Amino acid sequence: MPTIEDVAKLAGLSPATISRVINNHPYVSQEKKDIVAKAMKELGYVPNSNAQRLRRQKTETIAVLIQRIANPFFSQLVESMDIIADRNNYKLLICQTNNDKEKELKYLNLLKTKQIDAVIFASIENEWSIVEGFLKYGPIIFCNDFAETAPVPIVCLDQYKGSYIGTKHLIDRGYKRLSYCGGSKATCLSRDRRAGFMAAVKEAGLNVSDQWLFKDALTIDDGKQILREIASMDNRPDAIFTGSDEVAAGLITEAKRHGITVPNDLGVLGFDDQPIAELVEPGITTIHQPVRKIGIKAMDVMIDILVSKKKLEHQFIQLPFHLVVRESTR
Amino acid sequence: MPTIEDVAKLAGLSPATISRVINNHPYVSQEKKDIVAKAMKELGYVPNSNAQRLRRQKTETIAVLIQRIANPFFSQLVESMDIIADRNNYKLLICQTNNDKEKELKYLNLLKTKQIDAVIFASIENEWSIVEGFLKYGPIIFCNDFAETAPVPIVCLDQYKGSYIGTKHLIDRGYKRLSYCGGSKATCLSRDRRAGFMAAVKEAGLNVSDQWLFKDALTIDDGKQILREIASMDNRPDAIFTGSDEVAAGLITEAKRHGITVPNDLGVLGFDDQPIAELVEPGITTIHQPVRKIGIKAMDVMIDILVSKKKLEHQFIQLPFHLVVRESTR
DNA sequence: GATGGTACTGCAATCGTTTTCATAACTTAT
DNA sequence: ATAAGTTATGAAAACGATTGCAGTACCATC
Repeated sequence: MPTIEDVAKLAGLSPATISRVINNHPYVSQEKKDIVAKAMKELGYVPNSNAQRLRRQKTETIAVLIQRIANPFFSQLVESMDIIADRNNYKLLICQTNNDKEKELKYLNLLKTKQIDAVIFASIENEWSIVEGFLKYGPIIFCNDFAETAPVPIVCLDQYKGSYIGTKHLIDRGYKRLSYCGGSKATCLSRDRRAGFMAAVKEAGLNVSDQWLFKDALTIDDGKQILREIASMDNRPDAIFTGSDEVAAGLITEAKRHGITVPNDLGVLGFDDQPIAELVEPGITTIHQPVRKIGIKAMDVMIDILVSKKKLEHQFIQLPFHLVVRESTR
Repeated sequence: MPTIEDVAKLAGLSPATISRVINNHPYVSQEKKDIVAKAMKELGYVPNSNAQRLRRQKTETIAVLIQRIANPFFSQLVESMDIIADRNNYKLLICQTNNDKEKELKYLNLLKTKQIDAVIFASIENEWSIVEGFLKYGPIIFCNDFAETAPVPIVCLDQYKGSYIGTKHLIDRGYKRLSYCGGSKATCLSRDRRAGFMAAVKEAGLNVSDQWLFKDALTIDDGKQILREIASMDNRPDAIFTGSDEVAAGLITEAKRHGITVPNDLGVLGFDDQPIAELVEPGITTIHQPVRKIGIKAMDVMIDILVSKKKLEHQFIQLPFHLVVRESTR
């Protein structure tokens, strides 16, 4: 591979001038620019990025931390982020933590070792107190899930309101014995979502049996499993709030096998409004999250921080939800 | 950030020795190893990856070229690849070409600029004759879609056989007027798939109207659109072979609106066996692709090439298909 | 006691850029 | 005619690691 030195020799100039041409520095005569361009072309020269990175102390790469890329919520989020990143000549490094704290730390270390310029958390495993220390190596922001006390921008949805609206819908439709499926851990996201549910329930003066509260519900199979548990109860709920359309789809599919009809015997509320929501039968009533918008917004914020070297500051950027009514609620 | 120089000073040794400790070179006394370890810890030293990359001419990063990450086939593929890559301390750079030749070339250029060590094509846009030139900058392999003449390993499925089996199934169930939805371009994958379909059709002595051949069918919406076209035909097909479960799901959903019953009025065959296939109603009869296995195998092959510095050679590694019968075919 | 091998360490060159500083030519203002 | 810009270029010092070569010390062998 030819180096800048080779180009310099062929062009009869110094490496410094070549570099100036590459980085279109002012103060290079048109004449030399042409000579250099010709020499570069002749040799098929391309600058070595690692040398540039070492010298410039920048990688033009942003890491996005997610649980798993095969989760459609994350894959859509990442897709939209990538579009914005690419447009600004940044590369995206997708980091799957798989709910593993150690892996998350391993990825955060890329910031220390200068392999990435910044980190976007779309899901978080470790406590903020642990992550905090990495702030001095580069900007960190949150998107979707977050750590509340972090002094950084947080692009998210008003989860409390979202689940409040959804729960309210169930109540308005006359369901009285509400069940709840929550996400994996004690994250801010699941906490807010649960609080919204509880607020609506309390407001309506309903009782929720502890038996009806499920945790760690994430996948289609989790949904099926939960339905089986419900089917075996003496005292069944008449509606269920789920944390994702996948869980809702699993519930609905399994309900058919157990002769439980949706929405009459059991109302089902999804979350996200994934494509799947309108394909299953009955279609899933769900809370629409503007996934792509979140991704775009978060990346916009990050790019802005990187190019204008803004200081990070605590800031909530909330995007709106809305309810999509289909047939899984009566 | 402390450098190797700082560690050397604190430890009272030369940078060379520190480097040897980092790379656990033989011939470093245990005594010095301990001193160095202590000094590194005290300073919170981590080697700068860009300096290492420049010096070693390696990045420990592999690019995977796909169309879009939000396509569940690709997101599953990437997820399994990432697991293997991570296990071998390689990072994965996910490159979405979005069916854009220029973008693909832009990503290939990362090989030239030394930002990646190798490329795995999971979908390909440009002609092999164009891609070929990049081989001298690093290993390239194919997985899923491929260029037949490329002198490199190709991890794929016997698409011809897969679609032959599927089409045969439709014929065995008594469908006689078969329709076909193909992928986007003139890739080897779509060519083989179509050939398999045609072979089965010809073997059964059936006729296929040109009207029944659809192209560029990839998404749920494409499926819906195709159904609408079919609904408006005087001479409707009685079964349809699709290139993906998404298209099949779109067809099925839209069929309900048009009063066309699946599987009786129209048999529908999917491809991939995505989770969605068992959620829609009726469940989709489909060709199961071992997506994760393909990802794992392809990454195994690539890692092997990188660590044992094997020469690339033309090689087909084919994984098996099987048919999953559900309710969308009678 | 000369020779050769092994274990350990450091010097300095190298990877391929960018950028500061110095220099010089040419304008323009005084 | 001199001072003070402006434009254009190159030499050389970074950036932060790795590694070939050389040197020293120690031990074993003939």
